[in-house]
Amino acid sequence: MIDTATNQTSRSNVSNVLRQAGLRPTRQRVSLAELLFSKGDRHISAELLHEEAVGADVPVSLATVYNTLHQFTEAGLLREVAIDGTKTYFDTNVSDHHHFFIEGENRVVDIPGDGVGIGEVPEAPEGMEIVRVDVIVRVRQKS
Amino acid sequence: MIDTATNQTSRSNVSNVLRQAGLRPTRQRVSLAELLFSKGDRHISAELLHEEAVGADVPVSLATVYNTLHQFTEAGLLREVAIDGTKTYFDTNVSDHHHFFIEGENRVVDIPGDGVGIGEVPEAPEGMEIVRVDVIVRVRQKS
DNA sequence: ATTTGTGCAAATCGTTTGCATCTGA
DNA sequence: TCAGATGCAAACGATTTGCACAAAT
Repeated sequence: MIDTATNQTSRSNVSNVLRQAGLRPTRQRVSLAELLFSKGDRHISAELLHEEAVGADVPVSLATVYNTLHQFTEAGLLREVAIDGTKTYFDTNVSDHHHFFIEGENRVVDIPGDGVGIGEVPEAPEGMEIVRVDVIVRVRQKS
Repeated sequence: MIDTATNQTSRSNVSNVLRQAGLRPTRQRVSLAELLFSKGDRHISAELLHEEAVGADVPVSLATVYNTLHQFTEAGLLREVAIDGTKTYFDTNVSDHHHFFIEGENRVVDIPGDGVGIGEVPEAPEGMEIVRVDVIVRVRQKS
């Protein structure tokens, strides 16, 4: 895995994506992108991604993780999920979908399939346009 | 307005509500409750309420504002609206409804009437039950 | 060579907490 | 009286920022 040659293909794919997003494919960005996008859909906090990176022999500073997450978000590679309170989650699934938030565990999960549709999207107020509709279904362990 | 006699009625109404909620009607709580509930539906942050109180000759500490907002929330007098990570908003409208979030202005507005219905509420995952469904329609100034 | 990114530590912001002091019943 | 409430300042956790150094084109 650490062998550069065997990683050639995967790394250069990532590199191209970054380049197309106008971001220099630096070591850190490439590694973080691989962590983010090689495991299916994820909802991850900066802190957690940082730990993962460090654990994977990719020592990155937390500041860089934050920078990178925001840059990826601007580039449309990630979506910020504002759920609640303290932590910010980044969603690797950029398509139109909604979320369960598991209270107590503080976990975010995609709502599968087309589980929800908003019946009628309301009119935006005077002179406003809708940017996005977020639906968060808060769930808890059944008692 | 500062005359105690003329405020008798309004203040004692608030007092009773607080008492019924199991909260001592202290000076600060009564005053904050009046600020909160005498102007129709509001979406207010702790900081803003604090400024308002101080401006209205009700010097309260910020810590007490936080305490009070949380106590009111537990008592069902307020609802916490999680929009955006950083700030927490408290909604004086406790009934079932959803919100516009005005980006750029960072303002929260109730969605009027029955503007939205969630088409189909999705099944909660295995062993989970739905606590609440939040719909946030993010809007911005039309360009 | 120039531009852009990175790491560190300090700074910031909203919120919470510990504790001594006050207050309402 | 005395449990419960308040105020202050210090503590906190997540995120951001400033700046010297390093890496990418």
